[in-house]
Amino acid sequence: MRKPTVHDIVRVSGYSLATVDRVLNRRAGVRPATIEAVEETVRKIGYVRDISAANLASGRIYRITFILPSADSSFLSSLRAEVEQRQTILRAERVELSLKLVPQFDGKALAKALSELSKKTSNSIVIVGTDHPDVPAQIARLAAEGVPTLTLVSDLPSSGRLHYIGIANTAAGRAAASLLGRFLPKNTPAKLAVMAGSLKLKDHRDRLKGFQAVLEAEFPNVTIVAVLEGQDSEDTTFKLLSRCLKDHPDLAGLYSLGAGNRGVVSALKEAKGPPIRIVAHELTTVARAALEEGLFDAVLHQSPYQEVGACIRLSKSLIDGTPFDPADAEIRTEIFLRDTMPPETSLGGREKGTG
Amino acid sequence: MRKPTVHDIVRVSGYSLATVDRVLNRRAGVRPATIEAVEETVRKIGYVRDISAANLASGRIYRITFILPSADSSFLSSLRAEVEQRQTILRAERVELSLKLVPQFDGKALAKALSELSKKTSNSIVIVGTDHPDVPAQIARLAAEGVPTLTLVSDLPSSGRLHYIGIANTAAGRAAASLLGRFLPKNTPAKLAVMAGSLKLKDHRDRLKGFQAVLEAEFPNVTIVAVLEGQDSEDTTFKLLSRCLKDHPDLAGLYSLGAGNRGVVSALKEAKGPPIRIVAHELTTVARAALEEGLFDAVLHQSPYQEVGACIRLSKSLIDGTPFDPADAEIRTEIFLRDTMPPETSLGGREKGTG
DNA sequence: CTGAAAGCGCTTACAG
DNA sequence: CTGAAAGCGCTTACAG
Repeated sequence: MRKPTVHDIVRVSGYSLATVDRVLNRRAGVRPATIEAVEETVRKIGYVRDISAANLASGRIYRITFILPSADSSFLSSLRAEVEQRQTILRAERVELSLKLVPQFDGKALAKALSELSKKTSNSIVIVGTDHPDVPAQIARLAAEGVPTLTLVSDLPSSGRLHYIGIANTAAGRAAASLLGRFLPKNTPAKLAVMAGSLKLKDHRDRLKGFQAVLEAEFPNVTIVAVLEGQDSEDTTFKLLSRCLKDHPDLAGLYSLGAGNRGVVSALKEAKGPPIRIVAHELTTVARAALEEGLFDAVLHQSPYQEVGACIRLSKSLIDGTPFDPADAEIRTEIFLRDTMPPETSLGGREKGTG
Repeated sequence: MRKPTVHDIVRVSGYSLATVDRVLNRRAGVRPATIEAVEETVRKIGYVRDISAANLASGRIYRITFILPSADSSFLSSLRAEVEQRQTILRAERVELSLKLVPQFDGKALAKALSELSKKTSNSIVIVGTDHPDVPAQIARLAAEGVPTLTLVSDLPSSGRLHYIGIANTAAGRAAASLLGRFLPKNTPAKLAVMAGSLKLKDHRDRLKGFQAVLEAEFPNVTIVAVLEGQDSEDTTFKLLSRCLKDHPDLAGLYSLGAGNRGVVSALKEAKGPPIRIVAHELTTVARAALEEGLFDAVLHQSPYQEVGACIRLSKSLIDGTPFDPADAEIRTEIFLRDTMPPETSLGGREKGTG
């Protein structure tokens, strides 16, 4: 019961290797009757192509291009480091990762970076979704060339991207509300603030949406008094939150759903107010310290390691035309409490950057 | 800048393909001086072996044997289904998964199943750790043959297994305590019970240990009044918990750390007592319903999909002698609250079984 | 101890 | 529209 090979197709169908190969790879210039005959044989003997042999023969290289924001946040640094780390190991497996950087929140720059790519440079492209009218046009152009684009971390659902790889952000926002709601005293009015990075990002919008939905449905005692956009900048976040803490001295809690942890921590420490309940995102060095000190109550985390791994596996499947389990693209939102932090090394992301 | 191949080694070193291959694969019968010369060349030209070409030439098949408990719990059914699902897809990649079943909690049966394996049948073995004096002996025998054994879900740290794939169970127990502790009224005495499957299992012991540690350190108001072992059986769990609810009518919470959710739910419903706070494990159909009804407060989950995927990737790396990122084996504990359940399909495990 | 040749399962020019 | 031959980067008998 040896696995059937192309030679078996040749033997059974009577056609030559070259013709069989043409049919198998749907290349032009074969009579319909021949195609039918070969395909029938394939079905009959249950042939399935050995992809690594095919790759070896054709000298295929998987060129995967990542376009990531250059911003200096801890999370984005981890993401970039993850890509860089894998470059050398993957070369041995015929996978060539290239990494391009663009300014954060800059859809135009993203579109420009995409415009420089083609099937010559990339067999698959991974971007962090940032809205701009030119982006879908570029994605469509690349798709027409046969190059799929994937969104990572922040989705662009109607852009023509083939897949989104990242956490379920609405569910993450719901989790944040569920935790904050239960951490606050029951049936007592309480004020909450939200610190986002930018509501131009779909992941931030989705988190906010989920957060609001659960609060409204289950915690009518809680009101959101401010939704701030700190631009994922330490400075802006610090200023906005400091202002907010002054305006609402009775603030009971905060959901920090962007990458502004550093600014959040300094604003809180400087304000020296009574402790408030805080749920934040991404277990960066700063967030970890805040959790340990009891400043943060919970941190929702996504693993750059798993995200980049999923991007590569998905890209390879897409390039090979091989089936892919979509569950692999659904990155899990991890919830960390003070008592449940993993050792620094097992974070699944190599920490760098500044906050 | 083409990637160097064996032919380049031949050209530069002056030796033949056969000799180069012998050195590369550390086969016997080569003069030390020759070995040295070839290895020097390898270093000089930066050669790195193309594993898929090697596999093609040698006709290698990755034989991975899973020995899993046959018990009918939802979680174990998912795990088995996960292995079965992948069998056909992986054949095309020269990976042959075989699945053997043994009775749960039966270390002797596990040792016996192991005793039937050898390097002829398996290149890598995955077991759910169950203690028995014969198990380490079998693992050692297989290791001597060059066959690594991995533990999945429940570890056997000093058995000689090469790696553990699963969640950090102590941390999961800590998370459970942290959640339950915060869900209960602050500074008010409260009684808690724990329902385990069997404390013979390391994963259950570890969860209990982490749970106790956090309660002691942070929630001195809480006492554990009972640690029960329901054998992951609906019936036993039902009886033990019903009894416990009668004995402690003021029970405030429960940590169900094994696979006895079905029995837990029926005991609670039958007791008709006041609601208690519950944290359980594994987002099975029963747990999901209990979460939706508000019967359970939180569920800690591990994904069979990710676990089996990690087993296969680790096994392949081990067989190839290729580097492996240990982070891939650290399966994340997911925390689900009522408001954060994913759709049934994206659980990363195909649900079956009875509880 | 070493080497020449054939082959793994596929694809690629090149001829016809 | 179809086929014979060579080759991808390795390994495997078989000879010497």
